[in-house]
Amino acid sequence: MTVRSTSSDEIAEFLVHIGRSSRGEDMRSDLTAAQWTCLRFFSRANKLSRTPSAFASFQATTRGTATQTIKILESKGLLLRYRSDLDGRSVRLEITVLGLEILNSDPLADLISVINVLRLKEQTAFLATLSDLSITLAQMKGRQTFGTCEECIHYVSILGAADYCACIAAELAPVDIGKICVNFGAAGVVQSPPIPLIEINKGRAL
Amino acid sequence: MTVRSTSSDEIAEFLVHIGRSSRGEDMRSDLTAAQWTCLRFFSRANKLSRTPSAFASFQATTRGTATQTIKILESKGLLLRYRSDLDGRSVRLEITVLGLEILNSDPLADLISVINVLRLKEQTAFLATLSDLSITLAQMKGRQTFGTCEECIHYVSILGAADYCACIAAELAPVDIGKICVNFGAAGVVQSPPIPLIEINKGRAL
DNA sequence: GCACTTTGATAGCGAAACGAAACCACTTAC
DNA sequence: GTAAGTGGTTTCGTTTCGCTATCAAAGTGC
Repeated sequence: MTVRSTSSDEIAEFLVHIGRSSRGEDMRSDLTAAQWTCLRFFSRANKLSRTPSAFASFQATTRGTATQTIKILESKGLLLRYRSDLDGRSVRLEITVLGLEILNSDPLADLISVINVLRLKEQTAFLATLSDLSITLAQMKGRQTFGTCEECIHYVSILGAADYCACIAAELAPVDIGKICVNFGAAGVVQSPPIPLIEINKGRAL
Repeated sequence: MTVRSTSSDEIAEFLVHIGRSSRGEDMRSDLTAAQWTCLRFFSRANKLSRTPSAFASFQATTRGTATQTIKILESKGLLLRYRSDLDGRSVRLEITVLGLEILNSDPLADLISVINVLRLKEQTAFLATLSDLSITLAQMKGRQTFGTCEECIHYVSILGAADYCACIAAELAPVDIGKICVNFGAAGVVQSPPIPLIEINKGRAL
């Protein structure tokens, strides 16, 4: 049934192999793989996306699980919790100075350093392909796509003025431009309505 | 401490994200992520490498864990066990017809089909970079590298004669040329002595 | 005011994966 | 022949992970 051109096969396997072998759990580091991913997420998500729900969607898991992971990072002093002013239900997580320090011993560092020896041209092409794959894959699985404002269809760059996001209908803080966003929309992809995240907790829907 | 050029950062995260999101456990498939990896391994390893130890080394886990995974696949009729003629201790696992059928519903198929839409040139470049990363990474972590004969330093292609592997000092069956091998040696990498696998079970050494 | 949805928290459960240790059977080195 | 090493298996206990289910609080639509 599935067409298995040898090359795609090999590529796919390399992807999972590399992913698996560097996703964490390197002993001696006091964080688990899921916790590292969580910490990384909150260090790279924009203000709008630093919530438990967004992380759950990013990880393609339930909010319950996400809460667990976040709670542990909070107890270790790596994340701080703030209530939202706009929405009484919502909370916002911010990475602490200690959290940023810990990120320096991210087990992903090995992989990163290996990537760093690649030539710049190779890196660029590699990143482009990865981003492409990621978007198509998420779309195929009906999952929320994540990406940075630069490549987002809601992003409007105005010469001489502040950048603007058509999705939340607000100006963007310069800090947030390079960060990942839950409301990311890839070009050429049919969009779901603006704000809603994927609802994974099916239990309650019954 | 770690130099985090933004691009390498992003690349690394994409790698683990894609790996994680397509490595299996898609419900309804009756195999777990580890079991899929195992099945894939035995479908792509050459005769020399279809052993529990080789798989353990490939997965960077212990032989005990590897045995468990293999046992389940055997009980499902996806793998068959043969004793080695050369070494009474050793066993060889062969994927069954049913196993090959099951591989058609590999959850990795989604990823593979997405890769297939890439242009050939892009695919080639992507594969090259991945292979490069994988080798360097394994080397850095002091792990066994895996690869196919084509790129192995032990491989001697003789015009008009059978291909030859200098490592096991034997001719190679044509079927095995494209398969992955425990004794893979990457060019320009300092080699450990020929046959031995990484010994992970430290317990007994004490 | 009412029903419904959404965000988040919590407790409990089960499966998966691992590490450690003990074990057998066989091979190799001395 | 004995001793040491290797390939493989098994058992036990632990950790991690993610899910279900249920709950409370807050927002939304009528």
